Amino acid sequence: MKRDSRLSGLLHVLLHMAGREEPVTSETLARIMQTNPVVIRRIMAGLRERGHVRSGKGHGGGWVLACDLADITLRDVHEALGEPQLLAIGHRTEAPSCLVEQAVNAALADSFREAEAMLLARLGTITLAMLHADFSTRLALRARPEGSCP
Amino acid sequence: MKRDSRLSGLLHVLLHMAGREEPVTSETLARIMQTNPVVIRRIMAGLRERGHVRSGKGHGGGWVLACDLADITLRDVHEALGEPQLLAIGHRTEAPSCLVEQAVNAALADSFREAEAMLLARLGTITLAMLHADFSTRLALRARPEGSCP
DNA sequence: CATCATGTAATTATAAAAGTTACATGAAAA
DNA sequence: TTTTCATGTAACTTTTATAATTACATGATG
Repeated sequence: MKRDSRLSGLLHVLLHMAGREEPVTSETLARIMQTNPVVIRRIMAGLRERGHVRSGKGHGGGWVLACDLADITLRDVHEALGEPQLLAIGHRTEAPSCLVEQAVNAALADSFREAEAMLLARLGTITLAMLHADFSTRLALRARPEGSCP
Repeated sequence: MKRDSRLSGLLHVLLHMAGREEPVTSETLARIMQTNPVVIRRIMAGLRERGHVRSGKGHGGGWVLACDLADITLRDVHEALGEPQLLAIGHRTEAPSCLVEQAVNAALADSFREAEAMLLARLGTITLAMLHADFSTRLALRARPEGSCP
């Protein structure tokens, strides 16, 4: 199965937008992400509808963050993408007439629901501000590798 | 993304084999599963290597369970399938040079690892015997719907 | 009003599972 | 021992999802 990497990509874009006052064009973001501007517009659409980002047309247009990084969780971003499937495995048939298959589906559904709920809850606790802090830490570590003096 | 339903399908097949002494052919199992015999052989291969089932060629050949249903967990079956991806979402790049993307990947990886571990642990607690019991319960309920007298 | 940037529909490329075909291997029956 | 049956696999096709691309409409700015 092909894994959906839109969440990862969208987070990447959002962090690159952080701190910038001027709008960033889809063209620029696409270069950072090594993809196509249309892909950027597509994955940003949900965030715009939810008011997390704003977009402007024409000269000086582009994308800007519309709220604080601390106010967006990874779950928000996931929802903005239309809440795509989190689990890669599923049932063969949605409403099987076979009782054996019904039992299998019921058992799997319970576990999968639990795992999804747990993952969603976890995503809800991580804000973009936390990711940004993590990024800053990495930047400091790279600039001043372990063992070196401040 | 297309969801992997091999686990569900394999469990279905195994439960249909339960209790049968004589070998069941891939042909028969494929009819039950409404699929192709080759698909059956493919998903059963891992279980055979691990000794959970045996297969025989020629006349009177086919598949038989090689152990008690209580001794196979859903996790065993998942492993027999080659431990396919459980999560449908992943990273864009495996080893990104961009520090921002590294931070994103690290944050996601933590949560995903946790969710996967939790799901695997859960699968490890469910045996085929439990699924079989669930099936039997459903059978009894269908034969004697709620409200009817024993 | 020309240019720039988004908005979106339509099309093509890509990747993984599922399904199919073809044939080799080996066991049991005739 | 030869025929038949069933597995074991490799190779190929189909299916279905995301991702990438193309094309063009919309609207803002200089």
